[in-house]
Amino acid sequence: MTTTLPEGAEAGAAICGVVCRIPKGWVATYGQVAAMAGLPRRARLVVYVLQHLDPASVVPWHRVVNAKGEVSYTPSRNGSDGVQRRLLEDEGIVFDGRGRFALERYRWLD
DNA sequence: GTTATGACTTCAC
DNA sequence: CGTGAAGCCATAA
Repeated sequence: MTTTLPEGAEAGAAICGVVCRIPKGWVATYGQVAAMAGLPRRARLVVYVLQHLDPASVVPWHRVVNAKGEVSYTPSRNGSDGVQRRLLEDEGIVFDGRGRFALERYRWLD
């Protein structure tokens, strides 16, 4: 059938699976998740999936950060402001004075 | 069909 | 180590 559905249907499942595998207290970058999901160069697809995640999805999306070792979460979505950082801190991640953390220290190694 | 945008990545300076 | 530019791919208009 002609899938009028978004291309991310299959990718979304893979991405979800990978993100769900991130251990507590660890983080992964978008590119890393994408690569583990079998989607190299598709970091933006990961972004899209996480942004459009089902409210019923129990995915630790907050453990996914950018390559700079900094939490993202667009300021455009004010209302959820600072939630991600709070969740990561709650998992034992310590941020430095600029809202960043030691990525090399918390990066999830599969 | 094209154009613009985005929770990104990576290299070059 | 900060900034800029190019690359990448899917959605929205």
